[in-house]
Amino acid sequence: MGRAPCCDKDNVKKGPWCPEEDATLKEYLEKHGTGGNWIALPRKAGDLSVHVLDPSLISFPRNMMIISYGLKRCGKSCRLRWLNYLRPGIKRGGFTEEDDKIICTLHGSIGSRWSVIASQLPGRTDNDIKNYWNTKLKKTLLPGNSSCPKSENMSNETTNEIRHLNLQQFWASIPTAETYDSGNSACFDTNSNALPYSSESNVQNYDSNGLVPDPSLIISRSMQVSGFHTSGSGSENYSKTSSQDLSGLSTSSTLALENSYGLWSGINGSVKEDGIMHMDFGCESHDDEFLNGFGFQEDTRELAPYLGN
DNA sequence: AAATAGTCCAACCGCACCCAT
DNA sequence: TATGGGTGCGGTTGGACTATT
Repeated sequence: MGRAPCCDKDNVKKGPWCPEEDATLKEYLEKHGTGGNWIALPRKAGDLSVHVLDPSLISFPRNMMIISYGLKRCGKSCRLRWLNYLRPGIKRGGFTEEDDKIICTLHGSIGSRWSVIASQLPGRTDNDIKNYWNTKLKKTLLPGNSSCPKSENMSNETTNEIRHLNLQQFWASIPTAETYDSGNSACFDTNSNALPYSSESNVQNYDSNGLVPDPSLIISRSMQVSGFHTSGSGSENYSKTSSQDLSGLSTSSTLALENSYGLWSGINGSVKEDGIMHMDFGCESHDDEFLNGFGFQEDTRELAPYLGN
């Protein structure tokens, strides 16, 4: 038996949104927010059954009174409409060359994780980027077309910009010590920005003479590994990559990688004799050490068999 | 001018994850 | 621990628009 549908599909409207619906949804969300429940939102918005809408929101003559009878829309549809179209600060079209570079680089690193890519381009939605990729950028990557910039061609300015953005997000994304599965390496106080536990003997900068002849290949594979979410309490249901069985990884391993992979591009690293992956995040040295201490010091030991050498 | 092909993009669908119970 | 509802995400679709024949 399948799960119950999220709404009564026979009694919801589908297809393009009209200006009245947009205005109703926008007004409700600006006043009340989602209330943490998109499913119930259309009914609640419908409670404002008769009201005057802001004429500036719609393409009707000014001062015209619009009477709304609520939203006969699925909650998911409302969410999508808000996030992709009505939300303040949305940028539409006009992708710049730098945008292209960022999208191409991130797509090359992490694949079609559009929401992650969108998080690097303020004001852009995942849907917008996905469409842009499918209709424009992808074609530039077809055999014979190499106009999409590769990461090595990205200007230092752009690369630094991405790293700067990511470092800010990294701090913002760190869970509290109470909720994070600490192990030895990630038990710290995010309020004080104190560095996590790190054993100096285990934290080393990336060495180009390491065991791995092509560090970029290894990172590429680790990106694949990190592209999977943990589920629940940590020991069950890990997804597989096309060729790698991840069932042996602990929650903290994939959490650490999950945190890092969406946040960094162009990082290098290698698996040393101790089985630990040491990463060069392109930061000042103490930041590298911090990040290694946070996510990669202990946990990646488990990853070594999957990363190969 | 009409027909056809190609492009774009808003919106839908289904699935996996998260979290409360 | 199991279950079910809500949410977020990526893939896909369908219709509007534009270009070409």
